[in-house]
Amino acid sequence: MSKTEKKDTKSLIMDLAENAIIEGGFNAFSFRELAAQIGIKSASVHYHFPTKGDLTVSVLRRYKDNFASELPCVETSHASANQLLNGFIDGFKTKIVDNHNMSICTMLTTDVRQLPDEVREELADFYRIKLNWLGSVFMLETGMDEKQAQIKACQMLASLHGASILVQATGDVEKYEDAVGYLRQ
Amino acid sequence: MSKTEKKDTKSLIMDLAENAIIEGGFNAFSFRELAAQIGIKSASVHYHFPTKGDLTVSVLRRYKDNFASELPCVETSHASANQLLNGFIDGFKTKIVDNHNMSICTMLTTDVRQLPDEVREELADFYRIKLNWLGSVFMLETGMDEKQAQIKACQMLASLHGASILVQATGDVEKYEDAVGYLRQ
DNA sequence: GTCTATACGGTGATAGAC
DNA sequence: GTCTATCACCGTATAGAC
Repeated sequence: MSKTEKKDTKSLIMDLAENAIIEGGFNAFSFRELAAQIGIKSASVHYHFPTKGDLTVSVLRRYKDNFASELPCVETSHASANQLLNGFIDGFKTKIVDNHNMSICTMLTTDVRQLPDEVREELADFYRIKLNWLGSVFMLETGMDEKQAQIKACQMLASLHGASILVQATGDVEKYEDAVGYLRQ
Repeated sequence: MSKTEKKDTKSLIMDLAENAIIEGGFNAFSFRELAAQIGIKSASVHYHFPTKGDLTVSVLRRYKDNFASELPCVETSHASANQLLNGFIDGFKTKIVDNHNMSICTMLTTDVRQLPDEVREELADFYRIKLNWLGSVFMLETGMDEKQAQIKACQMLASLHGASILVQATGDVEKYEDAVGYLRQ
């Protein structure tokens, strides 16, 4: 939340769209629904975002930039590699799994065939950022080379996303820790 | 494929629906589309499956039963635990990832909030079957107890599903092996 | 910026004829 | 089993007034 409670319509639309995407993916929101939640008409939403693709790109980019800016800087932070990794695992649980949600990336990935190209590129870039950050953490203290670090990053990111799938499908939150516990140190 | 090439309409509908769900999830197919692919009208599809939920349940149940029947019996098969596990990892790659698809379970899991109750239960049961099978394999040769085996099963299943997400989002098939290679022995 | 009005097509589902 | 016809929506998107 920003200091001032008041939000302009554009941000409000993005907030609601973000929520809807997280809960149901690309097909789970409509301009009409978003408009109704704010108390305006769908035509007004189109004024701010001409197409659904435009809106989705904006939402995803904002989310990604915000995500990236909240990641501790690997070089300057005084945290150990293990602290950084555990923090990443915990963050995924607190922000996503505990809210009975899946990551916005997972949600959009299963809709990949229906996404406009720009959204697909934005999405791929988001994964790249996560993998690069994790990779740089893995290289931090160990003598790991870049290739090895990227493999570890893939392994970890896959585990987290897959764990959230198990939780969502079974309704059993404990499966998250079952699935990713081996990553903690 | 069955011996005889001819299929009744009902099976044909299920085949096409299965394909559509795998490619786009619960919202990616309509009775009209399915009907058009067969050369009948949507009302005729409703004759075989009254609602979309009915059709999806049928498809998922058939898929699950077929999947279960193709799993090697842990007790009677002469394969080692490692052979069984590697076979599971390879099967996921060949049948799903190499076809640029995601598992039908992953696709439906991200649609969970929009699914009729019966579909959701069928889906949860599918995961249970996979986890139980993997668990029983883990108990096969090691001295692992049931709780430990279930944890390993969760870990492995999460890795496979998560790996397929990475592949789908980045378009890079090699990420599958990067993410799950650690499971092989 | 937001509105009204509207175009145009897709959607799940049903009634009743053949 | 399959059809025609139809219902009551919901979807994205646009033109033009205020």
